[in-house]
Amino acid sequence: MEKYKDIGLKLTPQRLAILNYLDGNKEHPSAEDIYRALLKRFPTMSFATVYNTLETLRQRGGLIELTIDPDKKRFDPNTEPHHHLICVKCKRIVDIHGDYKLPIPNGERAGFEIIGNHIEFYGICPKCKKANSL
Amino acid sequence: MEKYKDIGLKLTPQRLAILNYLDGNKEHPSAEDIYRALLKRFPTMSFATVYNTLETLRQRGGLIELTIDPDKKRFDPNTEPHHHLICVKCKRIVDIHGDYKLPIPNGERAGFEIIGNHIEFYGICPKCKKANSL
DNA sequence: CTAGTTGCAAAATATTTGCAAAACC
DNA sequence: GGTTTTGCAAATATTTTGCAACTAG
Repeated sequence: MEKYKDIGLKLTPQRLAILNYLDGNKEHPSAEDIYRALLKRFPTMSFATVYNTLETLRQRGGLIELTIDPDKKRFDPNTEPHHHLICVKCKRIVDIHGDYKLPIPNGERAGFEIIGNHIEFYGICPKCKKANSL
Repeated sequence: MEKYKDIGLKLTPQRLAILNYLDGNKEHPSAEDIYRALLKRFPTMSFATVYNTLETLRQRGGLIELTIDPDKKRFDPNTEPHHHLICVKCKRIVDIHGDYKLPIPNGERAGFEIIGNHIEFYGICPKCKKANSL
């Protein structure tokens, strides 16, 4: 929670709830996951507020927007550089912290200035593997 | 074109146009890009047909669906294993063919069966870099 | 007090689907 | 001819936006 404090945003109850929900969360939730989780405590919570807060956080480096899931954006409060492994069946995402050296061959850089990278690993999680073999 | 032939699908004029548009295409077009490009020659072409054909192709390994662009799916007819570099400004995507070894630390595999990986490089393309400095 | 935020509803964007008509093989 | 595909429109899903009311600081 501390890491979110005072990056310059008004700490409304809704935002605190979102921040609290995200803090330490390793599930890589979607906007709807967050919305639904908070609806219990904030029956008037709106999607606008969720998206609004997520976008504000993203802009200030408070979270990372993941584009791994073809269906929807997912959000990761872990802003340390890391990678992801996604189950192609159930879309569960887990963090991968391995350190990889990824130099781009000079001929392929196409004049781009490189600012980062992200590895997506694809796989099948234990639960889906088991479900498959039943 | 040859590579698309006879993977078991009916070759309607619309499909041939889509296959022809995709063949050798390095732009990583979205469904709408494809739709719009073909509308000239096929004024009755519908999105349903585009999505339909793309999905059929994907199922048969005729193309790869890219989830790099947060706004929409993009499609890559190059089914050889490769990676991508995306301009965070204009979303242009270029291919990266470097060969990378990406072993997952045992402790992080979470029991997943690994079936593949994909590296996203982020950067700023020459055009956007120039536009930025004006 | 006031700039920034919320909530609602509507809009925008992306993708999927039902189904009758059409067309490939 | 039979199965698959097309095209249209409607439905679904996700995300964004306008704006009046509200509220944290």
